[in-house]
Amino acid sequence: MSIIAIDTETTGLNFLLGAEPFMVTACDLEGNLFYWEFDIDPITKKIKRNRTTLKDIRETLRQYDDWVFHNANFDLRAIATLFEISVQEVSKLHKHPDAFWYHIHDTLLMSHVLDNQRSHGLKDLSVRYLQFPKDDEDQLKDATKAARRLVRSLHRKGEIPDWQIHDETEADYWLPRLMFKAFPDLAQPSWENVCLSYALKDVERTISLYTLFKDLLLSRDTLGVYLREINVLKVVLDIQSRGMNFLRPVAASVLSDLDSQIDAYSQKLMSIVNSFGLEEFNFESPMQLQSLLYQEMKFPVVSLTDKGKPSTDASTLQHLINCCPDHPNIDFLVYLKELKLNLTSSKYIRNYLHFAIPSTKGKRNYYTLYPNLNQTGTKTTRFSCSNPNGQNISTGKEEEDDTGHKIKRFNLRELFGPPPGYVWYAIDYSSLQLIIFAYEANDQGMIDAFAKGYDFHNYVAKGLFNTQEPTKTERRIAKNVNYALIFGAGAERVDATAGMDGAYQLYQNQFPIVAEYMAKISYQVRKTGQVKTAFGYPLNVPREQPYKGVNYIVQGDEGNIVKQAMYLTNRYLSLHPSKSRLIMQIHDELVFECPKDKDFPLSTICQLMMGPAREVGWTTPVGASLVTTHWGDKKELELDL
DNA sequence: CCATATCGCTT
DNA sequence: GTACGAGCGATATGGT
Repeated sequence: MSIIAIDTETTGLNFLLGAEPFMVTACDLEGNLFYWEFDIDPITKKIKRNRTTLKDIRETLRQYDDWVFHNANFDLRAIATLFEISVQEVSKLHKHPDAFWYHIHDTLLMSHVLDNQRSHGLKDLSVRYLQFPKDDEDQLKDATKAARRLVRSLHRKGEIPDWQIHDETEADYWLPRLMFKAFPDLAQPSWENVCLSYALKDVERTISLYTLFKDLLLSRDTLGVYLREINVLKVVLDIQSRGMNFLRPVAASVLSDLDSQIDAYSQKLMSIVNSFGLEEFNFESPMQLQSLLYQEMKFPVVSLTDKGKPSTDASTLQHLINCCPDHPNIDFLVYLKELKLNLTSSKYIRNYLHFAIPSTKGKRNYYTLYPNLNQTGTKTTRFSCSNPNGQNISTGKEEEDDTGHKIKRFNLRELFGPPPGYVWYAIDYSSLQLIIFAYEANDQGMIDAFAKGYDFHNYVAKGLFNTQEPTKTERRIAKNVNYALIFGAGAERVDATAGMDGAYQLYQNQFPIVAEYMAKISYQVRKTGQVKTAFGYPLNVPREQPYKGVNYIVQGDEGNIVKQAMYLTNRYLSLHPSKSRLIMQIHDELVFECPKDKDFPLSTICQLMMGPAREVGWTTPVGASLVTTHWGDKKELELDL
């Protein structure tokens, strides 16, 4: 079985915004090294492809049974970009196209299974596991910065046109070599091959780590855990290539409204500031606000930042509005809060516009966002999401309008929705983390409450307050306690969030099985520094923070369950005649896109989503809703499972 | 040019 | 006995 590690160097991090690979390096198990490079036009930053080199890459890589990457999510997309094919079509370049996913390995995913806590960077790992120095990275970064300075100085002298210098140093790794070729007298000699030797070291690192990690996974009995993550990697690439439809015209209109609001509030605020004798003021500066609010205006300090300075955040402003209704500068607080809300939304929208990719279907223009799902982005097996972050799109704040109707402001999910001719099915797990908590603690009362479909917070409220009919306040307290506990809060914090002294102690008395479980996990973390999910995923937890153990287990189980659900549903939809596709994951929610005129296999998908937890004997119910206009407007569906 | 602080959004 | 978890991204600020 022949194995080769492959790495690409690129002109940026986002292939959809123009980044391309300009170098491919490879290293096999025998230590044979390969490299291919492409010239770059410094003006357009486009690579100059040539058939011979592409053919040589293809033929070389096809010799090998197994391909190893460090972050295959990135490099597979780089290869797709290089060959101008879809990421799914990269399998056709492989020796075993139909068994492609049995032959792809990723030391990044391996690293997370071996140690969720520490960095997964290739250089860090090589220092840690192989004692392989990382000075080549510093050399390349220094050379790149120096080359950029040379470019700037030549441009100032008018000797070269305006080459756009990228924001990230990593995106200009090609520059030293180009400058060496173009200006041999001005360039440093090391620039000729500094990138190449760096890139070759990276594939040496990758193949060595692969060999070591495979043995470590085997000896720790976690090879199966890692292979499940490889299954998920395929889903991630599918989701990323599909993207989410972005209602760009709506976004542009909302943004323009926000900008006028920002102008209006800025003017109102500035006139107040001027009355304090200040000509200049930046409302986005916490330091300036601290000084103005607490020294000039003499508002009382009601909360402090981590570093012990007076807070200026929204909750503090609201607190001050509530507690100082007669203060002469109360208007300032009200306007400031509105300004901050508008500013926040406008920044989010500008970011979405930055990443919006136009495409044309028929006559209509579409805009799509293609967020990255980072499979090793968290320490608990959850995904993180970036460029843009599709997992923190605002769901809006509920407020009452003039007529007393409840409305949602700043709901940015309204900027997303199915393209014409399609609908979305958003299916989420109900109270997933709490259900996991109940099963992990093995509290039969809680488990039964869920099984019977009771309101969980009501159930806990009944126990806490020893009543059959908890009031709304009692339910709210129970809910706060429930969530605080899975977040690892201590007595003081639980009492504070519950708004009730002694809530923590009361819970411990009324739910002794849960209390015992939490103590057991704490002990385990102090002793071993590790917990394990119900699906065998090992998670290191800092020994000095043993209270985090329960949360790691709960979030870890959640990650395992939802990832497996993604694998099962994505596979089902690709194997069965269906135009429906999984397009997004938001921790406990999967979003599917389906043509309007096709039936969505709702019941089957829900069953598949409940399957992974069923494997360990847990029942994790789901709820579904339908999106026909935009994501801020969901209609709950009846499920008949 | 880089690190820290603060803030605000999600589950 | 102690202790709210996990993220991304924008902006300001001060030191290198």
